[in-house]
Amino acid sequence: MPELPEVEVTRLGISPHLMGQTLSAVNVIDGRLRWPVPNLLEKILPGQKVRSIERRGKYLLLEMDTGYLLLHLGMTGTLRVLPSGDPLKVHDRVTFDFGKISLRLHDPRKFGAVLWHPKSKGPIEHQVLLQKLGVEPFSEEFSGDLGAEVLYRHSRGRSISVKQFLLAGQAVVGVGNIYCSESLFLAAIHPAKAAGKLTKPQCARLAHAVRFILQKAIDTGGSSLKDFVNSEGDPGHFMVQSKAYDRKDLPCKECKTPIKKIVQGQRSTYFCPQCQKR
DNA sequence: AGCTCAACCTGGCTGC
DNA sequence: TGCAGCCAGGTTGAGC
Repeated sequence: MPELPEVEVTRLGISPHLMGQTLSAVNVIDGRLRWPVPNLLEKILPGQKVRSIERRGKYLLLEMDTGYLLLHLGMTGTLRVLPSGDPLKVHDRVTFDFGKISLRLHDPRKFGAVLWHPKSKGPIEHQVLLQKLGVEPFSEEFSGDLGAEVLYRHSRGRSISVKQFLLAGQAVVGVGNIYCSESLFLAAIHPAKAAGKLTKPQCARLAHAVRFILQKAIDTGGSSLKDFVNSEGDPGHFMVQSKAYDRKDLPCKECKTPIKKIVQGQRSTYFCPQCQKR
């Protein structure tokens, strides 16, 4: 999926089209996503305006008049703004019509989600799925030395690998499998090192690397992700050249040592055994 | 509480 | 060419 940068690029892409617009119709084509898409959306949403479009971790939050739409893209989801008459494609799951334009969730693997949080249930921060999330990588709380402190504090006593620790998003959100390998490479930390044994300097390098890698991916408007298309339907520009991810047996760009691939928590990790020490 | 792992689902690629 | 097997961006929930 889309990791945080792809979700943010999607947010930036759809916002100018949708802000302040009134929903005219919702069509749940196939609501069997991660969780069933609530049927009531088709009834209660028409007539409601888009008040704001925010992001929390990899969730997009569309504030409507009476509640929030939570959208998650899962592994293969994309959101696009199209003319409302545009023919549906295979794997289009939900459409949100705003008069002449339509927001479409396309998601082949159906790991995405469309949920509803009514304002009567309190602020969106109370939504269970958002409560477990770590801090935002670009927030004040994670800026400068604070980022290092967040990583250090959360990792104390943890025996899992730093790769899995970072991916879990309990400390800082948004780092998916690809950018996790990239961040650890940049920070020169071995992915199998126990999180609890990270030193303060390592936490500082990692916090910086996470911010740097995610920001660079956002700036280049997309990503290195294979199937990613932004809200206009354009693929990412592949401007972010990966230094580790998917480079098994290829020479490290720093030291020429062959990149290694290992499996951690059922996910592939790529790293340079020479540059990344425990 | 923390850790591991199966599960959700579809398509694309590899290798026989 | 056909087909079986494996792999893929995420995240929850069960079981220990």
